[in-house]
Amino acid sequence: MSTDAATLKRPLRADAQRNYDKIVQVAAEAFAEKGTGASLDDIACRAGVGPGTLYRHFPTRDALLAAALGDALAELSATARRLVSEPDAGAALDEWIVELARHLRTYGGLPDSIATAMQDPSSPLCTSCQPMTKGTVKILERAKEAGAVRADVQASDLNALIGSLAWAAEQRGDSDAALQRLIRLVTEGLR
Amino acid sequence: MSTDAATLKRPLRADAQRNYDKIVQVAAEAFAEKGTGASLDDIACRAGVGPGTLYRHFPTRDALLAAALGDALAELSATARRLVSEPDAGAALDEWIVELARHLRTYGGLPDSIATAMQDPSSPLCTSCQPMTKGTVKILERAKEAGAVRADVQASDLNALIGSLAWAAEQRGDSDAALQRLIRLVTEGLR
DNA sequence: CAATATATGGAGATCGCCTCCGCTTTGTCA
DNA sequence: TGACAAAGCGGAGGCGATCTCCATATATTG
Repeated sequence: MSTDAATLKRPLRADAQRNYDKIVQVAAEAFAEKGTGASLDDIACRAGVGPGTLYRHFPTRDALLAAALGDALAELSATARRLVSEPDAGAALDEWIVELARHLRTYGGLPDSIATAMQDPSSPLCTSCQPMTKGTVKILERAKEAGAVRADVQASDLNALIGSLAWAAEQRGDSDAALQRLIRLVTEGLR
Repeated sequence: MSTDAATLKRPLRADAQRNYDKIVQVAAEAFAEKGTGASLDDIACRAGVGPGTLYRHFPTRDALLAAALGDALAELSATARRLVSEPDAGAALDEWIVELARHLRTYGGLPDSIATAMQDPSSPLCTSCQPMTKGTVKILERAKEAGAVRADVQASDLNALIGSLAWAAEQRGDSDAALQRLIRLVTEGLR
């Protein structure tokens, strides 16, 4: 995670960078503990800054969320890269679905936050999720070519489906195992 | 809708009954317009009563939601009753799934509200939804007997699945047609 | 060691939830 | 009909969250 704010534009002032990093770190903890709805004022407080500082660095909750997810998203991108080279395209898709659903449980409320952000291309969270959605497109495409999946399945539908399963699992307080059962139900169909 | 408050316990005083009915009516409008998260104080105001009055009649948002849904739920129960007598058990299940998903879109945020309520048996909304969940159990059972559905599909999973599809459709601002495409994807399976 | 651009923080406006309690209305019974 | 008790009312106000504004403080640069 950390210090990617310096990458674009003029670098932040040293103290500003310190605050930025601290906020992201604290936010990650808070989201993990309280879900994506955690109080932003509280995060600011715990990071030792005023609300104004937090809101200047992260004008919206989604911006902060995207920053806090940095690590997890990078990890997911790596998985996607690995899976597009996996010999068995069908198995790759299965693994991708499970992995994606699991990552959507990083924070409580994450499926909701992401689904909402997806509707708004200007949301930084939407931008951060590009690798994810792109990953689905590629992996699904390969699975279709291999005949492991019906040709009329759309990537956007699949993404929505995975998100909704993660959402359902969270609502029910499901274990990972229960989530996987739900996934299997969908991939294999009801009949 | 209306006047079912008088059915149990000593009847409400005339003015109280009037307020009760007015609140439910206004609430239904507000939920339809703003989703299940509509401001309760605002509903009270629009109904011409103070917040205290609203909260005495409906101690929780879910209680009000359950009352506002009265009509829709009755309608759904009727559908369930019809479908358990439908000759083609498989077709009955398909119709039930579509109907249930459609009803979950009555108000924005309804899948969320109901999924949460389901976790809490003491919630009036949970109680109101009994006919719905029971309906799924019966209709699914028949479909299994007819061999139209795999025997290892659980009613609780199916209900969760339907809710999650309705949720996804709402998030994406889907049309009814798009929702049905998503449903077909699940019932038929990905391969 | 200025001078200047940059960044800070926290007070406070706004909004939604929900409670408490003094006052009003209704139903009842003589 | 009149008056008393029970039932019901409403709205002021506490709480906690979001987000803004700007006087003040701090880093950087020459």
